[in-house]
Amino acid sequence: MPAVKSHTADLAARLVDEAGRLLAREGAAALTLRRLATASGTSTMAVYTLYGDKQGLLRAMYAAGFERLGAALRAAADAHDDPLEALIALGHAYRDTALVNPHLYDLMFGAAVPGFVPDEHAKAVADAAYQPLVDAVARCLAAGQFSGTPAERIALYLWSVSHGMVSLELAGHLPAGDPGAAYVEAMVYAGLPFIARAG
Amino acid sequence: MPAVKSHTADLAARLVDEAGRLLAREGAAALTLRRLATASGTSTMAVYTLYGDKQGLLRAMYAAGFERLGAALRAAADAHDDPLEALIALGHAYRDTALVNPHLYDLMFGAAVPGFVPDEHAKAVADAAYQPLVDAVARCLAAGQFSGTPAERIALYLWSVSHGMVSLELAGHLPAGDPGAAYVEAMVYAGLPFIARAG
DNA sequence: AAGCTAACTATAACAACGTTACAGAAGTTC
DNA sequence: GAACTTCTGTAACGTTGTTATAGTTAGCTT
Repeated sequence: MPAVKSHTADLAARLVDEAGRLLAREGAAALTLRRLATASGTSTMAVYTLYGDKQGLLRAMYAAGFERLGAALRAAADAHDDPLEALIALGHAYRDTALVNPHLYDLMFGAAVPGFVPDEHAKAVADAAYQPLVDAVARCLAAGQFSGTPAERIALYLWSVSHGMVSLELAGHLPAGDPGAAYVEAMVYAGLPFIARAG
Repeated sequence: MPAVKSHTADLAARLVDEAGRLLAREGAAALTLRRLATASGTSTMAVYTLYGDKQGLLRAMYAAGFERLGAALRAAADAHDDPLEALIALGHAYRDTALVNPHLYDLMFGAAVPGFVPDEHAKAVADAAYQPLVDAVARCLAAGQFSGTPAERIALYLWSVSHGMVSLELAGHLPAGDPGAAYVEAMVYAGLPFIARAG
């Protein structure tokens, strides 16, 4: 069999892309190296030469997921001039991104794959994705909306509420027939002003 | 080898117990049927006769985890007369329970094991565990602490904040050196009064 | 009370997984 | 043009969940 040089950076990107599609459509149990290899038109060795092992591929998927999340958040925030509206839009964008690929969301936050642990670089990417939220809160503070609490703390609170709400929705713990979007919005609205007052 | 009847209800309980210990100590990757069987002094078939398959065992662990969580919440709430203090105690108890066995928490909320999906019975147990929180909020409402928002909605909000915060802490997204307990408490304090005002 | 039937348990085999060793082909260098 | 290095696909290994098989025990029937 020929051995034409095919394990390039292009294939590396296509592997992560195809793995994400596989994960989205059939879940973590279907994400096997053999299936990924045949779907990508290569052999299982490609994962080993390009990512070391399956964990390396998962780390790349983890980082890609957070980069996509960060981009979505940034786009949502930039679409609104009013800082409070931007904050609400961030909540919606966060939920939408999670719901588009729940299994990827599980990989990013839960332990979707047994032995998986993100390395420091991956975690740094994750925390960078969360930055647009801090910026939006800072804009609110600059506009005099709230005061007395540092932006990082308010942003962390908002992240907790959004993540908690989305997680419960994905796990099926939200009351039936009650759209999660309304919850997220209500909670963001509800918690924000007081946080500022609480200090 | 003798086939003395040993797959009794007692063994069923011991299997879940041992599986929980294995999950807590070494994570989901170490929870294999062979290891569980030898650790429990039986064969892998015990799981199949008693629980159908591995999924059945996981469902039992899921239900047991939520029952334990519900008991811990109830105990925490009952330990305080003041309804607001009971609410704070609930937040701490929730976090403590999650941190004692993070992998079990992942199984309960994330997708710690690839193909796992809880059945309706298991989900009912989960929602029952959440009832002490609703009760505590209702006591606060009865005491005139808040008004204008149904207890279920406030409780759901508190659950979201607590779960979100604990999840972020477990995933390593909380600022270093900042104990999660303080966060949970601050957030519960911060969000509660306003929720009532927001309606 | 003895024998038959049905249920239950352990061993062994099977397909599939992640991973590693092996071997052969393409590209590089003198 | 030949030797060498690098890289890719195939095959094998150990382990997983699961299933088939075979042997043993308990309980009912007569």
